Amino acid sequence: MEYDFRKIEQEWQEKWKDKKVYEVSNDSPKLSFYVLDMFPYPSGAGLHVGHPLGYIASDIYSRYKRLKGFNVLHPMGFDSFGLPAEQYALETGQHPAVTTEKNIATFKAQLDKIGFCYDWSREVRTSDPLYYKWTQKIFLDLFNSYFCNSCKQAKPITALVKKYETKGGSNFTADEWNAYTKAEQEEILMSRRLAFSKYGEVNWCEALGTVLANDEVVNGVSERGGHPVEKKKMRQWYLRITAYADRLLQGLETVDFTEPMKEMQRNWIGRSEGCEMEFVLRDSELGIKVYTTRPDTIFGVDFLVLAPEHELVNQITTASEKEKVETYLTYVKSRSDRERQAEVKQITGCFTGAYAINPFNEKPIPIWIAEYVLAGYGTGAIMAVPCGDQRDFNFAAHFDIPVTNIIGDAFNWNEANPTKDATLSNSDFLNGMLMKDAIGVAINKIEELGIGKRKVNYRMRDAGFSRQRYWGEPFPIIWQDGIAIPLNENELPLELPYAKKYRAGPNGEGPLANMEEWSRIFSLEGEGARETSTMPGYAGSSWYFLRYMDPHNNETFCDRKASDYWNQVDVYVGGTEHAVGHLLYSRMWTKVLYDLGYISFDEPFKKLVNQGMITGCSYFINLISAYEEPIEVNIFNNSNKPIIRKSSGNLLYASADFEIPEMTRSIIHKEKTYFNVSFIMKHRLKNIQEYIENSNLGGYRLPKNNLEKYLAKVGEEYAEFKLEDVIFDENLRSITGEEVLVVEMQVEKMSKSKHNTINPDELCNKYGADTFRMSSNSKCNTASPEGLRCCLANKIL
RNA sequence: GCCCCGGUGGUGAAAUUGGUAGACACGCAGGACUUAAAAUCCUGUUUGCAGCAAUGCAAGUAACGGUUCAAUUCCGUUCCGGGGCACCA
Repeated sequence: MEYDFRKIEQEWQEKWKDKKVYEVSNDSPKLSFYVLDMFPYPSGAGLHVGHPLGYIASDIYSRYKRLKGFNVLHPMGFDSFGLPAEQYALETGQHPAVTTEKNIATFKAQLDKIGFCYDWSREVRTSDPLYYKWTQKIFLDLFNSYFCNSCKQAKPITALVKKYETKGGSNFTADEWNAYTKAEQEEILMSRRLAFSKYGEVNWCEALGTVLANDEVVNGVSERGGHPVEKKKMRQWYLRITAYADRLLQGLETVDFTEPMKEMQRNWIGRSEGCEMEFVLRDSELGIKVYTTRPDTIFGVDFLVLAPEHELVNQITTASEKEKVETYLTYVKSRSDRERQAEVKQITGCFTGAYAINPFNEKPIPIWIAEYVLAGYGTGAIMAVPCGDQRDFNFAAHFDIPVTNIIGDAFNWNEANPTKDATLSNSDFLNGMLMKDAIGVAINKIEELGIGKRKVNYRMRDAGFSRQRYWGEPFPIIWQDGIAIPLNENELPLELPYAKKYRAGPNGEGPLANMEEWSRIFSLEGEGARETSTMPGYAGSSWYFLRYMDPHNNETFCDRKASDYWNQVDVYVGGTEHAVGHLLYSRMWTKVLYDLGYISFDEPFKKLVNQGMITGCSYFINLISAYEEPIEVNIFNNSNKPIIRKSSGNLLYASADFEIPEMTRSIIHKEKTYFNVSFIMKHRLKNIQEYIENSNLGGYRLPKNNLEKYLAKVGEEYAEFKLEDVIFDENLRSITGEEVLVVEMQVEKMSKSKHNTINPDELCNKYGADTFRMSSNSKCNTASPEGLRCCLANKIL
């Protein structure tokens, strides 16, 4: 008897739908249980096999808990705002709303085919005005709140205003406050709001006239077109996540995440204790603030280093060094933060000509600028102690800066020794002390002399919250005379206006700036303009787990009764790639909503399960010059996988494992054993969709159409792959003598942008959902469905 | 560069207070059944060497070193792969 999975599965899936078996109620005597998957971004490529990997596990768990008698909330939705839809719109002219709608329909059909037990009546979409109305509302709550430093929680900004009006603030009296202009008051308030605006840097590409995501910048130039990219200062919105740094750390103790996951979050927050102190310049009144965790090394300071962007660089640079500094600043402007920190072997820097005075021994200290010091961390300036810090040591060695030894024999003059256990020498009042004991002594002295103070520092920065894009939530903000005025709640949702074009606005502004009829506002108070940037992808995803609890509520984002009943997400399933982004943001939002009294818990996810990284195979075409050494072809006897390896250790393609497309292989070895491999290849190659794009990896990402064309040309005599007149024979040697073309496979994160997605539909169609679900249990393993299908067929029939 | 994770047969993988490495399954090979095929069942399947054979010996968990009676497991160094590094989601 045939195992007709199509009929069986269709029959049951329809039954489930008709009887609404998966709809759950908020009003149940049963205990609640909340199982959540990270919702997908509905990309044009459709669901790929990576998605169901986690979804299947959580689906099984939901069914299990349901059978155990729990009322189980197991919803699904779509993170439907985002950059890819906008880029697609730029290329094809199709409106993101249209393509998003279409993609979601595809996703839902695919998910249903696999037979998940979602309660679709609770579906959320972040791009739905009825959803983002509440994203905007929560933004307004953030805007209208400040972090109270004494009670360590969010409070309404009105309370702060009241305090300023009656008692004044730290730098001003109540009378002074009341005498300030509206603009001056707003500026002070802006420095306290949880959602606030200030100037920040973006990747600006002059040639494209647009701001680019880090993703779109490769090696300092734009991914498309290879145009130069530089930093540009623009007014941006931020979330004051740093205010919550300590609570985000403490909260980790109360949740069930894996230890590495917690560790990543701790490292990201990067709490350190130390002190901030000021070095006064030798020939001026100016002072430079540095942050250090090692004030015990104060007598070993041989130079100061400022970030090139430091505000004092221009003022302190001496006339004689001006030109060199300018040149260096130009160089740094083209470098990303990552590059600046990554390339340790290449030491760069520039002397400013200025000297600071060590407050303890009056010694003049040269002031340098260097790209390894970042403006965003600490004070953007460091005191360099070559004998205790390797990077400082390398810098001193490279520029011939004399080194002071303060740790005696513990320093060997060949490399720095970062110990805290050495005994200090050459250190005046700290002489003879262990370094770790001296830290506190030094800080006390610094505070006593009034040149600095104890300080806790965080590596984490406030989170950038505006994007110069179209396809995102508009800010419910109107700018009037430089003051940000929030909309009233009853004016929400502020709908995203329908755009016909998606080009960037003037001066790096978002596309909305092109729509004057929308952005210009006339009111009783005068003329104003809407904020034209939009919110980032993580805005909608920071609170979506709450909306599932009460998805149709028009009065509030989630009724308190509903959130009390469902409470925290009991099990949250998703990949580790969200360890520090989405997870930290949603944890912060939850804490704010808790502080403001909307919900009763301050951690969103009780338990987090990582389903493992999703990877796929990317195929590249590589051109290998004939002048390089020949390639060895090893075909293992028992293996389906021929390994092609360049015999040379040449850097460019050294020891890469190449996988040959099926047809080539079947010519090299016409054996039955390759049948199964052919299947794998077929599925993978089918989903490589786009045209050759020149990547900077020395290869070409391989498009489906072209590849099939190449494969079609494979003849009996030799395999001919044509690209730019290169011909490739069966031994993978060039027959024109010029270059050799090889298809290379690399394992990468599975993502649409890498053209390496696998579509689960094909697997479902071929083998049926139950087979697919079983095979996905462990990992995406396209070799095994055939066997599993047989196994199921036997069990069911 | 920094933070986190991983590396075990042809394949997916098991194996935790450190105790027989490769369970279970796929694939493959051989056999049974069949006119034949599919399905099913049985046997074998880490590698090398020796043996007609049962079997025996040796090596083996990325590499090297260490701790230990004993290491896939703990420690150190290195190599390789993956994820993240703040505007991809």
